[in-house]
Amino acid sequence: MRGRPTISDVAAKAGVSKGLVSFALNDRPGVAPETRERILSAARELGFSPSLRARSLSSARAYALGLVIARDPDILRGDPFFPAFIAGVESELATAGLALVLSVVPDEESELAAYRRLAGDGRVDGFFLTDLRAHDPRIALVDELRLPAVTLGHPDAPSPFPAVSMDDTAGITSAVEHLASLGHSRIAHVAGPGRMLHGSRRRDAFLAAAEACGVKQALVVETDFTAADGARATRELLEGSDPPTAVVYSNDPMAIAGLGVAQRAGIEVPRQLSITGFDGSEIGEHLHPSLSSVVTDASAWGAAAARVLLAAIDGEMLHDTELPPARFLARESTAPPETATSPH
Amino acid sequence: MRGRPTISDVAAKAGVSKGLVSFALNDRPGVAPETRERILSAARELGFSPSLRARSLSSARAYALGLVIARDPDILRGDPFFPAFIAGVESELATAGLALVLSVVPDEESELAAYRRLAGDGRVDGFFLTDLRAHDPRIALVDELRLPAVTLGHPDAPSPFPAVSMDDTAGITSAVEHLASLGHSRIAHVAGPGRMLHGSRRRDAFLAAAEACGVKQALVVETDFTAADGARATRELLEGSDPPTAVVYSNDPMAIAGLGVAQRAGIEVPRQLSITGFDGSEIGEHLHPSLSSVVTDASAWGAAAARVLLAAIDGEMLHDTELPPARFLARESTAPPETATSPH
DNA sequence: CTCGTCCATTGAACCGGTTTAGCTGACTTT
DNA sequence: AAAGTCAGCTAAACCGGTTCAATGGACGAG
Repeated sequence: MRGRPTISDVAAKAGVSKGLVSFALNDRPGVAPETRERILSAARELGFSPSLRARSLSSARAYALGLVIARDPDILRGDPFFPAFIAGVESELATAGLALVLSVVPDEESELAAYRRLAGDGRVDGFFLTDLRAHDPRIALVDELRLPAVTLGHPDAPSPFPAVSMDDTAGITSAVEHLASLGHSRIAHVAGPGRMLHGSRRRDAFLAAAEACGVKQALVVETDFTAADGARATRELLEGSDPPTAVVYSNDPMAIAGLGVAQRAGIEVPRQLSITGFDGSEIGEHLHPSLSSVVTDASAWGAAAARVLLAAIDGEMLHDTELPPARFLARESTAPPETATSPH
Repeated sequence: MRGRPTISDVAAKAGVSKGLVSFALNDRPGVAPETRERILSAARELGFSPSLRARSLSSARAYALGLVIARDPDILRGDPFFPAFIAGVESELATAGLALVLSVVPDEESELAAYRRLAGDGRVDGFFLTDLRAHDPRIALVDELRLPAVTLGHPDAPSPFPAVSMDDTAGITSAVEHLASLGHSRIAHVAGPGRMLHGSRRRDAFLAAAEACGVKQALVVETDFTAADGARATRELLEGSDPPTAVVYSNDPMAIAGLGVAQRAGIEVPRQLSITGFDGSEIGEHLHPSLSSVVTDASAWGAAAARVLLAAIDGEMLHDTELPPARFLARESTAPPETATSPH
């Protein structure tokens, strides 16, 4: 018995057939309690742990879940979402004995190929679908690949997969309400790409909240989510005639870049310009002024998504899950507009 | 022939045995050119791709590499290193047909267990060892697990694994030289944890460079690499008697937090305090003042590490690899100290 | 012409599990 | 007492590849 013990070693030691060992180890009915005990202790004594590879082959499961991230490296670098999300996913996977297979691809072209490859190789039993886009082709693809999945947020079309959502519009809405209540009437939104659902959803939430609050001027500038583009958008806004007195950014890196642009232009934040971010990255807390932001719990999101996907793999189709909404956290980068408070 | 085609289908179509198909597909000698061609075209016509699971079982390989990240989620969030590193790794793995299995664990306790689990389950053929620590137990562990690995940087003890290093000390050294040449004589270093080799290596480089440049006062404060702790270290330094006129941070999030602390205390950067970061995250470019930093190419590092590890798996023991050193990039957060230039 | 060599190829064992058909014997049922 | 039921278990097929000993045939050497 060189190498690690196999199921046959356990069977021999317990004096039964290997089929029965398989039954006993997988808690299947039809094994006498006494025999089961004998098998389990034989396995324990030998330090037996089943070969995942053999199990994968015969049970046609990969015991792994897939996450494909298609983002420009530049966006990924500053983004606090994925590390936290993955940490949350892992917290559930480890106990379930599954692993996470990660694929990072540079663009959306390679993305579909990555899904095909992971599925075609039988490497994963299901996918996490993050960063949903309008008419997202991945939903049909993964469905065609006959694998379960969970979407982060609701797609814009009927989907065969359960969704785990966190209402980020609530955070945007309360950011706008906060700014409006401070007296701002010219508020801009630096949005993410319109094709990305969370980008357009936040934009819509912004516009709706602005209207509801009676905000006179509500501009939207679209960006690609990078800090550089956030800076560009901020410059455009500030250089326009009748510039906004507050800007709601759809992520923290852009808000931080926007803060830099304002300061560079000699505009004081928050006295002359209020700024809010999105994601509540740790770094925002330490800026001067510290960044008011919408905090999301990406780790909890990951854990919830993992639970739903695990259930889906076991054939239980769970209902869509709604997580506690993202909350707006006022820190120092928001204040009443200049004219309203300090007429000087 | 329901389901996807198997090697037997190909064999039947080509009129040969499945053993020979296996030979032909794996470019093994002993197959007549004409037969090989017939087999290959049969495979092509059927759209055959070998089952990774079956291959894993019979060839005792996982066709995947493992990366275990043991970091507090708070540190991970702001860190630009891993996303870029992983993107670099992926660029090499995809063509080699391997996948990346990622495990994120919250602390060093779970870390060794994660390595054991990935290896015990036969999920990976090798490991990337990042964030080396003093007397790192993972080296002995992975060696005991009989898996190849590649270390990022040289361990502090003899190691059976090839190392892929990027000289980050060069960047620290030239940051200090830059500051010294501007006239700074009281320079502090906000270091990472001393147990982490890159933390202590950067600290040593700082001290050596400070001495070489004749810097009068060279303080070092140790941190846990989080922005919060970087802020704390900065406060301590600035509140001390005879505070430094320049601070060299060992990562960007801490430098950004330090910048915030200084600005909050009414200290102008760079006029009254110069600041340098480490990692060249995109966001630093957009701050006001933009952050002078040491830029590292984490993506190239990932690609190089992947190549070395792939070679090691194939049994070729490559020499240690040295990447181009990290370079210091002066932006706006460094300037001559106040007393030296603007006596006011 | 015969023997030995070598190349191309086959068949079967093997990797280590899961699954299913079928066997056994004890226990009910009429 | 014969038939039926069922829990407990075994043997073997199976998943889809890799690998290796054995084989058959072509060919050159003697």
